[in-house]
Amino acid sequence: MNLLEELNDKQYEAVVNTEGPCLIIAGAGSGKTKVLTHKIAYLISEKNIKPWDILAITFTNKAANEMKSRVQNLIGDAVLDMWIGTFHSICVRILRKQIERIGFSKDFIIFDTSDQKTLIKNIIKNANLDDKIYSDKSVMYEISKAKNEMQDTDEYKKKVKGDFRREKIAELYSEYQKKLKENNAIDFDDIINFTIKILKENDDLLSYYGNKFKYVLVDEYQDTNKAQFILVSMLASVNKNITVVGDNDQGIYSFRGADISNILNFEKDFPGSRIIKLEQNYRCTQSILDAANEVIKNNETKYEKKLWTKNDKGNKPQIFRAETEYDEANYIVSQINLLKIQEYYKYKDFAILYRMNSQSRAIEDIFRRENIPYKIVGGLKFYERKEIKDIIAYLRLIQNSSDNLSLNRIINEPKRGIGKTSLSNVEDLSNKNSISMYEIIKDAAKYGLNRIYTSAKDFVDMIEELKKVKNSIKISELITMTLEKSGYLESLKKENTIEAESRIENLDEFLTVAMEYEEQAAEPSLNEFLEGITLSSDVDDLDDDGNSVTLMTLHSAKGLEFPIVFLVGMEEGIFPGYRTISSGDPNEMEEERRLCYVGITRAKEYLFFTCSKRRTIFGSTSYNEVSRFIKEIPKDMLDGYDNIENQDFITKDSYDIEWTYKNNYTKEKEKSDFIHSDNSNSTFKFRSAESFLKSLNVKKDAEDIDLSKYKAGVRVYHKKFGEGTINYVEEEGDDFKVDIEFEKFGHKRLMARFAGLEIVE
DNA sequence: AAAACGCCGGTTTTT
DNA sequence: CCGGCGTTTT
Repeated sequence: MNLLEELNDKQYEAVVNTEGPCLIIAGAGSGKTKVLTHKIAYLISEKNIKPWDILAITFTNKAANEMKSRVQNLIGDAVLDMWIGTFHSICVRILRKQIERIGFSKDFIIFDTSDQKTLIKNIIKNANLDDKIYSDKSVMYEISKAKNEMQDTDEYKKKVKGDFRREKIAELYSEYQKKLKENNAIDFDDIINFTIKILKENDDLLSYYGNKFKYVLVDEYQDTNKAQFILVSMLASVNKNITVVGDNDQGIYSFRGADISNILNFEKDFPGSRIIKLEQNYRCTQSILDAANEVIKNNETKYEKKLWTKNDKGNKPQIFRAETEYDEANYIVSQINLLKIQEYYKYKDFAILYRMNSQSRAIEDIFRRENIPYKIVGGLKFYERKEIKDIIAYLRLIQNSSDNLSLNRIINEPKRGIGKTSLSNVEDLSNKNSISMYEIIKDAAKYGLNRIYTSAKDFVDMIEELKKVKNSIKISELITMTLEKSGYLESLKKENTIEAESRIENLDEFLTVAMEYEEQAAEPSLNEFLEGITLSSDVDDLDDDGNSVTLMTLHSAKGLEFPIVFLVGMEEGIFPGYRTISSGDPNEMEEERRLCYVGITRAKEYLFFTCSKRRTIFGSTSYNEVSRFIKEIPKDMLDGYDNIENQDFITKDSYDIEWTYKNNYTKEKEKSDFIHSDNSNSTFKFRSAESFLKSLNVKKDAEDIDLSKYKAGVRVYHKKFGEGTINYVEEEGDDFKVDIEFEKFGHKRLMARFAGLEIVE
């Protein structure tokens, strides 16, 4: 059947060997998703395995969704009965059924990283410890590490005996778990660990799930941590049909607990396993692949592999060394424009990859000035915005009144005259009486809280009113009602600043998210909605529609591909980073090198390396050598190598540019923000919201729109600004600047290609 | 209780 | 340089 015909020999082998443990080492661009999806399809359609007996685990929602839709293309709706999801979503699914076995109630909530941080901070403060020695960051790291290594509070306590500092941290850890439980909450690590705990302590469940999952498949296996490894082993323990796919050369997440030895030890952990290497690359040109191989061969890897391709040789990767980071950005712009004109590439074909988010600044400045549309992945995220967190806190409190964290967040937001002192009283009373802070406030009179009595009563009345209606009205209605009754919206409106306006816009967007959810969900519920938000996040939906250059970190780029890639900041101290160099740890350096390998192999057709002689970062300027990773590629395999050693190389007015942007930054930014407002900024602002529902309306491909229809006097509709009338149209390059008088937002000038204007009949 | 000031720290990121 | 957070000021 054609399911197998499309596969090369190795891929075929990986697909049809369904029985027993199987490790697939899949090089970059070698078709690993294809193998996974075809294997699932093969199991169902050829081996007659029931979809609900198959478990497929990924790391991101994006990967899970992609896998789902690709399997669906192969075998249709049977995929809906499968267990496909992230580690976390699959465990939550199990926990929602079984968590009572470890004494939590089924409507537990999930604390995200920032909730976690807030809670830990409180605990450190209450314990009267020096927060220099016990910083929230280090304590959080220590606790998470313990959880990653599957040590519960008792085991951790035993382990650190004799180490004064960590003994204290053990106390904090216990207190932290206690508080979580009081809030009926679990954190991300608990999601995995509690699932394991339940399986360990309940033979009936271990045997139920173990027997249920006849086939287990795990994607990105090099990114698993110890807990995830144990979970997978348990779920596959009965049938032993486990397929894992990964690439040890792409392990770039050890800093968050990923343990590359999981993939290296697979044969030991799962005796009798079969190992298949996918080495044919379908993505990159030969020249790009050569460069990647040259870099990665400097690592000592256990699974030697050498990627090859039948693709054309292509152009040599280019290297360019600029004077400053602004010059570097100018070079990028010139190359983008050149390729656009000469080879008809579109903006969306380009990606700029950097080591640190802060590197995007200079590039953004120049892109704005040069009118290059762009979108940024990462950085500020939608759900991390204050106003979004606030409305979520309201909803959480309505859903679960024992959520003290949320109460703390919004009780005085907007200002209700319930300040620090009163709140800490409430907190003490809550601890003393072992009831939630909300209950205390509800009975303010009984506890002698006369000072805040009136405002507390108003607050409680409002929440109670919302609780009453929450199941009978739509979530979007609940949100609107909450924003009104709480006075939140009103206080924002009163502020009357641009910032407040943008907050209101974001809240509107949040409302849209809720409405989309209602339409999409089988049985919409507030709890499911909130859970979806916590478990969803960013990078998930880098849609290839729209038309802008993508800017992101190398980490975010994993799993993606672009026709043209710029790897910027190829400098000692930037990439590899200063910390890695000064640590002297060869393992860390190898991870940086893997990151470089990941970056190079994102490029399909053109690859540019850029670096700068001089760079201002965190306010001070440093002079950097060219990255060692560049030097690992033989000179004759790169174009422009001469430039990087020519110290006299001077580009046009680099000082001028630097000066201009340092001094006029704000002005420039404001000016260009509105020209790009519909393009760069809004995409970036709302990306996460889109990712959560991933069903948002597809934008028109801006490059194919008919610009001639915009004329003076024509009525148009803009997504954000509403309806307006065109005053005049001005030609600018290959685009038109349209001057519009909007009814609600006044006078704006927008670039026609990017504005997404619709003609109003 | 809320605004203003001043210091520190600062890869990478999913869920 | 820039944001977060704790402290001081009004």
